[in-house]
Amino acid sequence: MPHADELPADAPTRLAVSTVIFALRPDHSGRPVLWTPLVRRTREPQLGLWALPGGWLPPNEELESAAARTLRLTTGLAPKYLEQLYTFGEVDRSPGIRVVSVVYWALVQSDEAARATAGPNVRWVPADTLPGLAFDHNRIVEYALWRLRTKVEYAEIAHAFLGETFTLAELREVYEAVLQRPLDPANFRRTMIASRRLRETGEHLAGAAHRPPKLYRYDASTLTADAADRLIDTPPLLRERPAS
Amino acid sequence: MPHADELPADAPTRLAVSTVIFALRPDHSGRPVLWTPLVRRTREPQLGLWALPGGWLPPNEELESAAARTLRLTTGLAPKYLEQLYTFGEVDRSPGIRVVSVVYWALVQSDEAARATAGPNVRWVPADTLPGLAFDHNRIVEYALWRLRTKVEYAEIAHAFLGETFTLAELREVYEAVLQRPLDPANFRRTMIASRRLRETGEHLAGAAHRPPKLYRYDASTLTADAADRLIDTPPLLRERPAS
DNA sequence: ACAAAAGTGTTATCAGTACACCCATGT
DNA sequence: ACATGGGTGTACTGATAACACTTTTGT
Repeated sequence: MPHADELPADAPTRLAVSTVIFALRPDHSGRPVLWTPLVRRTREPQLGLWALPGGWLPPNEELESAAARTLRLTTGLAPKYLEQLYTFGEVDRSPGIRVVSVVYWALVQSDEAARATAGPNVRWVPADTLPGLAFDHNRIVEYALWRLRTKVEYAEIAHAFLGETFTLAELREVYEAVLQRPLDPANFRRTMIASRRLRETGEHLAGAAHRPPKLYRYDASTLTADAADRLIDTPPLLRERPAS
Repeated sequence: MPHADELPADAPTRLAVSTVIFALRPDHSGRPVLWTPLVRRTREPQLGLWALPGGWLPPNEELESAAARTLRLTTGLAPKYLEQLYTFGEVDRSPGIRVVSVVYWALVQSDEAARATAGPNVRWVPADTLPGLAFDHNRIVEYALWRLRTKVEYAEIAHAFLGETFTLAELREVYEAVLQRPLDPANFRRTMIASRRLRETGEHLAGAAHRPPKLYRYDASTLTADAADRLIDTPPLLRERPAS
């Protein structure tokens, strides 16, 4: 890492933080699909276009904290899952000035998404059929979608869309919505149970018709160290570790 | 993405690019293990400590290009594989000033690593037993190692350590060095052939004792769409597909 | 009673693994 | 000829996919 005394006097490159947010909401047919909130740009350039929530990085704020703060301010949402996605820095991605954006991706619970403010400057759109966004944001969302779909299978991602407790059918619907294909309920059940990531609550979901399903809770503590290494893709970065 | 007219007048956060470089070199017993080149800091802070090659991001240079350039200038190496790793931005990771580092990781061929300059300010060390590095660079290398080891199995990473043509034994040695465990030669051969990523050159490696092995070349064009899917990432669990 | 979803059992298939064995060449 | 690494055959194992089947509830 270099240091300040090696710098030219001015540094016209700007550092921003943005976030791609995903939530599950029912589409017109009632089945859950991925939606993402966008905010309308209120300044030049690209005034009026829809864009990802974000902002400049304050000098004294952590990257992840800046991501969480800006998405809360603009959309009112509090993410249940937040992870760095990629850093986009092409010289010409913003007209007139060099902007490097550290982009995060976030998952929010469905019910929170339903409550969320959707004023004139916030708009939810299906993640698979986006309108034309500002800057290179279409490309960014597409990359985030790809990451979500390749990662949902081995991390504790799916349950970030759900509440504290959930049924196996609800969990399966999350997987089906993310992966965009049906899954065998019988096999899905066994795979999930075998993963040891779920704990029974003892409760059953009441109120609906038919046989009441068991309610489960997510529980990472039952993982063996070996299984955790392979199942959870949490980079060692984000785990507590002795100083090296 | 915000824009310049929303900025405070000065922006004391600095943007740097660094690279973790891996190459295979024989250890004292002759078996290949991972090595990484370090450069000595010639300025404060942390003057004299070993650090990752890197530098400030020039306003008109692409991120990846800056990574390739700085590692070439400091170590003389030209990477065969270069990919963004992560962006490190903790407020206190550099004393005195906020530095956000976009870190890349690179693989170079073994023979190039052997040729490489190793002057008084460049030093190669085994990647698994690093000395104390400047800033948070130990943590960065550990993360890069983790990424390499989890990714080598499904991407065209291994052949980046080798020349244009190579034997299956050489390719297997790369995997063994990266994964740090022996692999069954028979099964390794079949797995690689089945992947359709290798093409026979028709040549054989001469000169060595014993039966001359076939020489192969890496060939991504022979991948089926299905195999490409799996190369990218896909762990099992939900590979169910409607029978096609 | 019955429809529908929850939940269980069973089998075929396939990828990964272990390891016995044959092949081709330089010495 | 023979030692050695190159290369092939084959059987075992465990995870997954497909789907028939039983259970439990609300209506």
